[in-house]
Order: sequence, then C-alpha cells, then structure tokens
Amino acid sequence: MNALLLENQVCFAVHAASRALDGFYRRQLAELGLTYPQYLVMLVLWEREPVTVKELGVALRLDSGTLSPLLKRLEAAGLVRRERNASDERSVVVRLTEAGTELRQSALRVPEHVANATGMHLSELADLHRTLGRMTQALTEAT
Amino acid sequence: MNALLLENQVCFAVHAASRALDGFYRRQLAELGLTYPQYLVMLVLWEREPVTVKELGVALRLDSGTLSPLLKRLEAAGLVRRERNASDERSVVVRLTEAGTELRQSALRVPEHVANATGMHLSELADLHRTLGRMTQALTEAT
DNA sequence: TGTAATTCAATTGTGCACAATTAAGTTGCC
DNA sequence: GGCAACTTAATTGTGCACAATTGAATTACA
Repeated sequence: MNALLLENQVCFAVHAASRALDGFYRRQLAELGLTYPQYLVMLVLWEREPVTVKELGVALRLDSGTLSPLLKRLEAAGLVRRERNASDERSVVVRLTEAGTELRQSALRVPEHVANATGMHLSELADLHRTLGRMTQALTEAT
Repeated sequence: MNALLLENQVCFAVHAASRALDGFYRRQLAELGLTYPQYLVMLVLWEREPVTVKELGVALRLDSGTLSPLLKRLEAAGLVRRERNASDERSVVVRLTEAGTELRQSALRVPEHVANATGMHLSELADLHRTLGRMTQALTEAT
C-alpha cells in the first residue's frame, strides 16, 4: 500500500467532509443570512450571552484575526453589538440584538436537516463526534 | 437535549478536526515549503502526472478559483510547470519539475507522523475514513 | 510607586474556498 | 460552412483561517 495515495489518507477524508458540510450549511443558512462560521458564533451567543471575544476564541478555537472581521459583519447585519468592558478596557463584550435573539427560532430546525442529510443514524453521529473529539485533542497536543 | 448546543453538533467536531489536522500539517510541511492544500495537489501529481486542472479539480473537489492561484504559487516555487494542451487549447496540463519529483522523498514520512499524532489505531483511522466518505457522499447528493 | 510582564483586541499579510462571470476554444448539428 | 451549445480556465469579489505585529490596558512586583 502506497502511503502517499490520496485515497488512503484520512486527512483528505476529513478535509473533504468538512467542506461538504460547509457547503450544505451554506445552502441551509443562506436564508438566515449567515455563513457557517457566523452560525457557530451565534450558537455560542445563544447559549451564553454576553461573551467576550476571548471567550468566543476559546470556545471555537479561533483567534481575533478571524473573529474581529467576522463580528464586524454580524454587527453590520444588526445581529450583535460590541462594546468595551467598562471594568477592563482591554476586553470587548459581544451581545445579541433583538434581531439576533429572534434569529434563534429560525435556526432551530437546521441541525435536524443536517443530521438527515448525512444519511447516518444518531448513534453513528455520536460515535463520529466522540472519535473526532479525541483526534482533535491528540493533534492539538502533538508537536 | 438542546439541539443548538455547540457541544452537541457534529458539524463543529468535523470543522475543528479539520482545522487541527490542517495545523498539524502546517507544522510538518513547513520545511517542505508546502501548505496543506498544496500538498494534496502534489499527492495527485506524484500519483499520476501529467494531469489537467480539470482532473485535479475532480480528484480534490476544488474549482479553478482555488486551483489557478495555488498552481501559480507551486509554479513560482519551481515545483510544477503549466502548459496548454496542444490538441485542446482549453485545457492546461500540469507537470512536475525535477524539484517537484524529488520532493516526494521528503514527503514520504509525513503520513506516518500524522497517523501517530492522531493517537488512533490504524483500524480506527480506516473506520473513520470510511464513515467520513459515506457522509461526504450523502451531503454532496443532498439538497 | 514605577516599571516590566502579561493580557486582550485589532490590524496586516498570505493563502484557501467558492460563487459568479468572462473569455477562449471545441463540438454538434443543420 | 456557420452558428449554437458546451467545456475549460481564469478572473473577480467575499469571507474564513492563522501567523506576526502593534497598541492599549492591566497586573505583578521590586
């Protein structure tokens, strides 16, 4: 077996799956006016608002180079507000606007659509979730 | 269970795994002077050269908007040559240079390093590969 | 108290991804 | 032969990802 064969590389399978998922979300989220990474940010906000940019970065493993312009676009779309923390001027707190809060209702049906589109059983998805989590953890810690 | 909880979403697990893998490859491939997508293109070329841009797009599921600038960077790095097909001027054929061919030797050890870094057994990786392939297929076909 | 180290966000620059469009070339069909 | 339909790359524009740097603010501590 040739180690360099594209078909043999799990890396490519992960990469391709990620893009396929991204593409599916793009179609689903178009009517909400969100991209996939913007949707991920909104998920965190719907869970526990307000959050700082720092906290968003930890939750999503993204840095400010990605988050700053993304949050500006969400702000321009009227879904979030950003304000400096009065007690620590270094940190920026992100809050939902009313429109941002309301968007949650429209987003509720998305996960089910995606789960259906994968053609997999919930138990398989749970397995996959667990396996990928373990792999991500190991890769993050590896040199 | 809250369907919109970030932790419950397989989508995020796939997304995060893809980026973790990308990051690990970035470190591994830095000394070869390749990015991860460039490495994927080189894998195809090492397998079956020459190939057209079209064929690369099919193999990697990427369009010319991604491939054209990427191939120009590989050409600027002296790893590939691009030339129009004489019999069909629409198609561009990509070939390895000598340096591009030789780079394969240095790339041979990369897959093993990655496999180790995932902390998973080969059988688990094979399972994961199969599962993701199935999911990607289903998502691509879904509306 | 004053300074060094740290924290946090923003910015800059490079590269990937994809939609939409453009342009050139080929093929099919009358 | 001539025109319509199709194929193939390239380009343009938008957005994500991350490294490196900058700058402001806070904290630690000598």
